[in-house]
Formats: sequence, C-alpha cells, structure tokens
Amino acid sequence: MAKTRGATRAANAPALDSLDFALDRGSPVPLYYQLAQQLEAAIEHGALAPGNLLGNEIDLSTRLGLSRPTVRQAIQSLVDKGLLVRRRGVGTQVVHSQVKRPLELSSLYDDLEAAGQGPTTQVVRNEREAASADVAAALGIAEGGEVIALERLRLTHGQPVALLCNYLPATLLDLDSSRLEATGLYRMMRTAGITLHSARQTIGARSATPEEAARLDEQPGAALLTMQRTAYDDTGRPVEYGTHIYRASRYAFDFQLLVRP
Amino acid sequence: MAKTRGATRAANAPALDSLDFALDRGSPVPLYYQLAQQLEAAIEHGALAPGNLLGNEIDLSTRLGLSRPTVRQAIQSLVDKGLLVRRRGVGTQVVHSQVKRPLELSSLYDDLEAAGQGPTTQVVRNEREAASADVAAALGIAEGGEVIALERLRLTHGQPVALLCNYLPATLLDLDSSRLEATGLYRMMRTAGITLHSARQTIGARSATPEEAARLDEQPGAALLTMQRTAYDDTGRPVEYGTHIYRASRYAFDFQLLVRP
DNA sequence: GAGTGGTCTAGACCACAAT
DNA sequence: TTGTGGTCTAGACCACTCG
Repeated sequence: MAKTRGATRAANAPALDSLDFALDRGSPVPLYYQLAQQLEAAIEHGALAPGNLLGNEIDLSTRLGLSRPTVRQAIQSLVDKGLLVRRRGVGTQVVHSQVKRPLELSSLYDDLEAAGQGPTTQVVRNEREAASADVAAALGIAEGGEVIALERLRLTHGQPVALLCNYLPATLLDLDSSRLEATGLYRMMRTAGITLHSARQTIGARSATPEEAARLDEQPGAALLTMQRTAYDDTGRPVEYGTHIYRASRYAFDFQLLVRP
Repeated sequence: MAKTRGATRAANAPALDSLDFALDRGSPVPLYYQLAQQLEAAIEHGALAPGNLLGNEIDLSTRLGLSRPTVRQAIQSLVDKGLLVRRRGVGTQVVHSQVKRPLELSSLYDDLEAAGQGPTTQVVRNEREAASADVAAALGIAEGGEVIALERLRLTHGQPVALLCNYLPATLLDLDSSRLEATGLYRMMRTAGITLHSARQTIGARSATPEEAARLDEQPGAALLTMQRTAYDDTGRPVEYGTHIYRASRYAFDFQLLVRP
C-alpha cells in the first residue's frame, strides 16, 4: 500500500521544477521551438520520465518568462509528435512509452532523408524516354511526353536488397548518376528547390519472375515486397513516380502511426 | 496570352469573398473548428479550387468577426491535413491536389474505424491462454501470463482475404465472438473506453506454408503479405499485438503520407 | 515599399476532472 | 470547490516575398 502510494506520487510529481531551460531571445529560432527541443531532449534523456506531469501551463510560463500561448505552442508540438498527452482537468504528462523513438515513417524516410546513406546504390539506368501510359497518368503528363527513367539497385553489405524504378518529369532537374549514387534522389530534389509535400503509396507482394530473381540474387518464385509511390510537391504537382521491389528475405517496412484524436 | 492572364488571375483571386460562413457562437463546437469544417467543405465541394488564394488572415478575421489567432488556428488545422499550403510573403492557397481525399492511413484504418464493415469476419478462435515469449514481450507482461488469443478469417465476396491473429491482455475487456464479428475489434475496444494513441507496424512478405495456403485458398508457396502490429493506448500501455497474413493476390496496403515541414 | 505569414504578449472566460 | 487544459481576444513586431 505504502509502496503503491509512493510509486503514484513519484509518477505524478512535476519533475520539471528542477530543470532549467535556456531560452535565447536573441536567437532567430523561435522561443516555442527552443522550449520544445529542450523538453524533447529532457524526455529522451530521461530527465522527464514516462508518466511525469509537466506542471500547469500558467506556472510554467511565468517561470520561463513566456506567455502562456507560447508555452502551449511548444507543448502542442510535442503532443503532435506523440511524446506528450494532455488531459483536461488533469495535466500534461509524458507518454508512458514502450516506443523509444517515433522512428518517423521509415519506408518514405529511408528513401527520402537518408537515401543512399548506409546502403549503397548502383545506378543501372539513367536516361530520357517517352512516357508509357501508366507513367504518364501518374505524373499527369501526356502519353509519350519525355520523362527521366531511372533504375537503381540498392545493396547492403554487398548484397542486393531492392530494385528501384523511378520516373520524373524531364523538365524537373538534371540527374547526374554519380551524384545520384552519392547523394540520393530525394536529397537532390530538395537541393534543387523541390519541397515534397505528400506521397501516395501502395505496398503489396508477389512472386519473383526469373529475371527479377536473377538480379536480386533470389530463387525464382521467391516472395517479393512491392511498392508503388507517387510523390507531390507543395503545389500538388507530381514530381516522382516509382515502382520498387524488395527482397522479402532482407527487407520489411517498419513504421509507427499516431492516431489523431 | 489573354487566356493565360485570365487563368492566372482566376487562380490567384481570393475566391473567398463571395463565400459566407455561418459561425454559431452559442454552439459548443469551437469557432476555429466550425471555420475549419466550412473551409474544408468549400474545398471538397469545389467552391475553393486548387491554387486559389485564401486572402490574408487579417481581412478574413475582421470579415468573420474573429480574432486573427482563431482564424490562424482554423487554417493551421487544414494545413496539417494537407489541404492548404502557406507561403510567407505570398499567402495561403488550396493545394493543387491530384489527391482527392487524404484517404487517411488505410492499413490501420481498415482495422480501426471501419473494422468489419464491408468485409465479413469469422471468429475462428477466441480463448484465454498463457502468453508465449514473443507475445509477452510485445504486451509487456510476464511470460505465461494470461492473454486473450484471437484468430479471425476475413473475407470479401465470400473469398478469404486475410488471417488475423491477435493477442490482448486478459484484463482489458471481454470479447464476445458474435459482437466481434459484427462490430470489429477496434470499435469494441473504443466503446470499452480504450483510446488508441499509437501503433508500431512491420510489413513484410513471405511464401505461404501448405497450411496457410489451404486456409486462404491459395497455392503453397504463393506470395503473402505479412503485418505485425503492436498498438498502445494514450498511457503508453500495450493493448494489442497482432500477426496478420494477407493474400497478396487480393490485398495491398494503400495510404498517403504527409511530409512534415 | 507594401503585403504576407510567423511569432509573441497579457490578459479573459469556459468545460471538465478530481477532491 | 479547485485546478487543469481549451478557447478566444486585440493588439504588436518581425522576416520574408514580390513588384
């Protein structure tokens, strides 16, 4: 009984009192963002344990010398990330997380932020061609219009993992194969000023054809993971269409979902 | 030339001027939410076409009799949904959407909001048993502790589509098989007061064993899609662990991703 | 230079949960 | 009843984009 009470008290005590946050008003980085980062660091680092209450927003704001809306904005951003939970009449507490790090959305992020990082990539094909019907439909251009056709083989530890076929509007940017292998497709698009906004994905499976099996070092008929994706920039214009196949024996999509309230 | 100018003007003109929004201050639903819903309806309905500017926030707030932060909150919620894009120094415009409806996150949503709706479900097994090592680890309980073991066959048009194995902490709720077939697992959890917060998923593929093939009406060795998922409630407690297999010939995961700025 | 969104303040009242 | 987050107001200054 005493043990239970003790545990409850420890879990509910505002552990924030002793933490000091360094806010730099001269910095160009917004105050709410500075606070959010330091809160996140405190959670990651364990200074704020799961179940800990954050203390009410009014006190927090006066103690930090910020207005309440600013503090709320910081907290809200962490709620959106899934690190905090708010309960009306109760308080804000750190999510009792089994889940260490939100992991982001791997399937997209692998090929999006960290493309070509750990794994290596061989550009098998990089040339302009006339768009087939399905490619034209996906990219919203006329059938037969010029597109960049890209074919890459991705390897980890010297073993093939995936075969990636991508199509881009020909006018979008220039793709140098050597830079592509070093930098990754999405990073090149980003530095070309293209900001990704959304993507539509379909993940399925099928058996490998003999040709696919040969290229991926699998047996014919082996199970493959397939992914098709169309990515859009922030104006809604399609900027990439891709058909990927993965060796199921060496790859799986792994991600975390947040349920919007 | 004249045509081009006309099109440009039409795309950039604040088409919001003629729209009237009905805000009910007596309603318990927040003003920012009322506004967000009506903006979303106007977009869906076509009154606000892709590329249309929304008009600046100050004018909008005075015209609606709201404060600017309230209007901003409404707009921000639609930006988060991917329907609007803001550009500093330019304005807020409707996303030029190839993508009609955000589609939500299907793989989870199929089994989450609309579970057991279109498709039918047969409960093959529903009993309590001792947790195996992997189930215990996923649910964060002791090995050998009691769990509810669930096995369901999902069909569409009379054809099997998926075989779903789920495990839940035994203390969580009671699962009546007939209600399970009619209502769906996630809806039953929701009505039992369990609010889902996050889930971790792994999607892969492999070849069907003879037993699996027989149960799913496939050939042995056929490609199957596999999914493992652990779901957590808003306190971070694991509430469900599942291992699902899908006939790749009849099912694929299909969803849309938003890239956070 | 003019117009836009991005940030920030200092208050206020309300709905809900716990005691 | 008390304390919490949820909502809302009416201003302000800044950074950025564009003509």
